[in-house]
Amino acid sequence: MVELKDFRIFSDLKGKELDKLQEAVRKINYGRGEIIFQEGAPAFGFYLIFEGMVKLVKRSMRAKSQILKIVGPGETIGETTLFDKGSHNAYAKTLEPVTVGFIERGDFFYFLERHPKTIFRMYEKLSQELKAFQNKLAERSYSSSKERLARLILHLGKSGVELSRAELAEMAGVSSKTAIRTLSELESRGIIAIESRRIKILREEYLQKIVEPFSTTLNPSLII
Amino acid sequence: MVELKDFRIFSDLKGKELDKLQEAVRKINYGRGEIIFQEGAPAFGFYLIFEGMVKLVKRSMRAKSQILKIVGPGETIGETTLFDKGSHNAYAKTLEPVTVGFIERGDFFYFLERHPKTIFRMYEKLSQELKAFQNKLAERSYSSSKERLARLILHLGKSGVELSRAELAEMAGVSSKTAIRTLSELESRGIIAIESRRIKILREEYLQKIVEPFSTTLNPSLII
DNA sequence: TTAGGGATGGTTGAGCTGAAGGACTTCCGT
DNA sequence: ACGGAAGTCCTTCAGCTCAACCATCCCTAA
Repeated sequence: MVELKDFRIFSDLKGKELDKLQEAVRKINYGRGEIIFQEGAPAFGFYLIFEGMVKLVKRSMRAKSQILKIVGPGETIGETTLFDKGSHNAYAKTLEPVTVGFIERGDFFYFLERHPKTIFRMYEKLSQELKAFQNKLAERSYSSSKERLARLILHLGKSGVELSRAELAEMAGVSSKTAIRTLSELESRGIIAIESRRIKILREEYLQKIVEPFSTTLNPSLII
Repeated sequence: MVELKDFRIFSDLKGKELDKLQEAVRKINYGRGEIIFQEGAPAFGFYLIFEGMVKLVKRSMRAKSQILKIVGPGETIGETTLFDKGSHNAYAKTLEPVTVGFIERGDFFYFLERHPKTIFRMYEKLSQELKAFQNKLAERSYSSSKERLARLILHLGKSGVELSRAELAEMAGVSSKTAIRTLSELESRGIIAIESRRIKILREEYLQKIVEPFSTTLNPSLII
């Protein structure tokens, strides 16, 4: 179980400041598969994840959903609602038993007024997140389902999260059938090994090769 | 030409504070079609747009590009590089003659230390932007090219920006042929009127109808 | 304890189709 | 009158949908 000091956004707070912050944190436990907040629900603060993995998902009218991201200990959810007093843009569902810390908006403002440097770290985090989504959006235009899945496997490979085929599909933005087919193909070619939900990367070079042609590394000759 | 006080992120600064900030701003003029910063180029600060429209674009190795957004007076570009000292994630190109104000990172930090409340407004802005991109990403998974184009037309209709077919395509994430075909179809059905690059919406209801089925309004019956 | 029966998740094949791409022509501004 | 943008037509194919089937896991009742 991580502590407040392990959150990157609080990395430059000292012991006493962390203690002050601690007072504003209310810990809540969830079982596996529980909803932390619903899409469209009014937001009153944000959440620190102390333990367990959580998925952030946007639902569509049709059956399809898009998993925006999967976050774990040391990360936050709902932090985009801090200032606009609006509602949650996606729903958050636990992938396993989870412990979060909830901080009410007002309490956090009170803290921020005294320790404004914290918001700088949060701005930095948000910037990175924004860039990540800009990249994902562009990736959707450029690359095929196979490439997106390969990139996803490379990305998840390190984190060790275990997801269902449907969840992988909802992350990569493909149908579950396509995800299944692609995974089977990669397995039969000896590039990955699958044991139920655990995907092991056997030949990273091959995955890289699938991904490479569209990597963000810019080909100088293409710069106008 | 807008002034500093017209920028939403500076909306709660007073006259004297704005004057102080003004000192850090260096104005630069660009002609139509010029690059303000290149994708991958190191970033030294950020830009305020005082006049003219600018497109932010990510390029892929293939011919395809993705227009991330189109911004105009009162908005900023490059503000995601403020804290991470990295490089630009996309390139910025003017759509018409443009006047920007460049603020060097160091100068802005100096200002922020004295006026920390500004960063709150900027965080708010960034949050909204992040949500917008999350929504766009989800939209890519859900909706057909026709729906995305319809939504884009509705969105641009109000702003009055004039774009080429290729640019419309690069915003919606479709091929230029598809964009052309869809526009022609909408025009022949009397839903929009096109005179060269100016798109006029004749029957908004019809566009809404194309878009509706996937609107972000949540169908309560779908909430688990 | 074991056998049935859901429910959930995974797999596979076949066919369809939306949208991309290529090749050309036409239009229009400079 | 030239070059780039816009438009048209036709072909092709990636990936979705439909449909059927299998594998697990968990619950309940005999």
